Amino acid sequence: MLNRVVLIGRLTKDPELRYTPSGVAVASFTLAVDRNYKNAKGERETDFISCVVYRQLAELCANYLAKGRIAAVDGRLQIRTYDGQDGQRRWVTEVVGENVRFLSPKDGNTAGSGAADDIRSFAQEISLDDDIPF
Amino acid sequence: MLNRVVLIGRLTKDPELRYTPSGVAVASFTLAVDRNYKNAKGERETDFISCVVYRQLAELCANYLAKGRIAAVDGRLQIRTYDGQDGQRRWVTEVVGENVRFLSPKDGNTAGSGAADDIRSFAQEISLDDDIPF
Amino acid sequence: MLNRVVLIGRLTKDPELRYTPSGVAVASFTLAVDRNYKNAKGERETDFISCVVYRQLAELCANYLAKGRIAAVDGRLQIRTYDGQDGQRRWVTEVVGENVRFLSPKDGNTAGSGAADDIRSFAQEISLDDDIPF
Amino acid sequence: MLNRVVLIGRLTKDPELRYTPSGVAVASFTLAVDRNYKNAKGERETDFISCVVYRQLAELCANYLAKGRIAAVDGRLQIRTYDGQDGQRRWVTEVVGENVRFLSPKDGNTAGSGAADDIRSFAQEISLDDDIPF
DNA sequence: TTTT
DNA sequence: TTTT
Repeated sequence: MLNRVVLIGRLTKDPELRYTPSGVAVASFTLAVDRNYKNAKGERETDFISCVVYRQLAELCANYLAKGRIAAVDGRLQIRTYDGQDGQRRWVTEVVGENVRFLSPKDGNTAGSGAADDIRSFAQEISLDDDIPF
Repeated sequence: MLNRVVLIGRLTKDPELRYTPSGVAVASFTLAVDRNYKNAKGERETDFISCVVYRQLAELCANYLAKGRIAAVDGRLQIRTYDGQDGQRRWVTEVVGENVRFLSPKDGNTAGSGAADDIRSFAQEISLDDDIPF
Repeated sequence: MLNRVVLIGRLTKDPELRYTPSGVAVASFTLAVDRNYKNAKGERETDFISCVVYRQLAELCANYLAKGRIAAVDGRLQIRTYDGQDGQRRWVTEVVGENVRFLSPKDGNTAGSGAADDIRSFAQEISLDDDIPF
Repeated sequence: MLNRVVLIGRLTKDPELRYTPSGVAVASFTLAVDRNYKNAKGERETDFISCVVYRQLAELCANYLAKGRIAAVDGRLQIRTYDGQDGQRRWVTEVVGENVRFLSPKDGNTAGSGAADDIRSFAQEISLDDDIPF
């Protein structure tokens, strides 16, 4: 009835881009999201959260996101079901991103990147709902 | 780094209350959350999302929530790891509730309930941060 | 860049429905949202938050919401500017609702309502994105 | 009853830090948050949203945030009332931040900043709930 | 200007 | 009263 998720984290790998049989672009990636408290051993744990985006947003993510970059994902939680190789039905929870913000400088994960360039591209925005005056 | 979830849905069963070895109350339940769009067949699907709450909030949920009731859960996404009976490591995603609102009349899931009573208890609030002037 | 708000509260009045010169429906209402902590005097204060919705959602809200009903609003914060009667520019902050859930039984604010009817209409859903398989 | 806001934007000025009579630190700042759609003239408008944080978080924000930096604020909407210089009561809406993430490199708003240093400090986290194993 |  |  209402289902809203907002995450900020770092990509664990480059996004994977594929297409459905009907031609819809689908990008998937995992965000490493540090917890904001420490566990009993004084360590800060991290949740690795699966995200998936569709259509134009998928292609933008495939182009602009990469391993180590920081992204904000605004979307909803969804459960997908599949049958394991052992014939057992299993469930996957993933965040379907409806808006994604790129929060890393272009070469943020690379040593020796050019700072000026970084700054210009910083926090570049993408969105599917451009040009829809509301 | 930032991890926020808000859900409104209906409990699929009564909450299960248990205690950790160190005595912390833990309540778990599943919310049925209808998607707000229809699939290719014109049907509205539902996500069944696992939620868990701790401490005093766990006990309040165990007391006030029940199968069929509507609740709003505000919290964060967390991944828990466990070893399956086949020796395989598996992952469970659940929403750790930090605030829960009870949105059903007391007997909302029962036919023939008393409306007056319903109305009085409607949308009763619970929260762990009571009495903490901010 | 990212702007998300989720509220659950009670309408302080019936929604007001009007139309822009170009014919777009606009409904506005105020939600009374209790804080989840008590102030220094042990009282729970309430925030009165202005909400506005457009188009079909405006008409649905005008039809289904009313003073005293509970609603969940998912949307974004927006600042509107206007010139006061004293010639001073002023700012209004409001929540632009993108999804609204009706969380009150149909006659939830009326004594002697019919419980059965309530239950059927309970938590009725509206949304603009119906029929848009994603 | 439920009140959640998440924003990502850019500080319009350095935060202002002050203390209440009882000694509680209070930092306030405005976030410039671009809308993710264009208006009728094809321009992307910006909302300027007031934020306020308390206690230790206030001091951290005063130290680590500055004009032009990007921050994510997770909190709740609150209405504050005050009497204008003309004797009229007025209302201010602000976001009370409960978690803040610093999303800018240390010298992200300055030309010629050192990229290596930036990268190390990138997306530094602060939070009030550190060391509270949950 | 507020709701239960 | 606004940021890039």
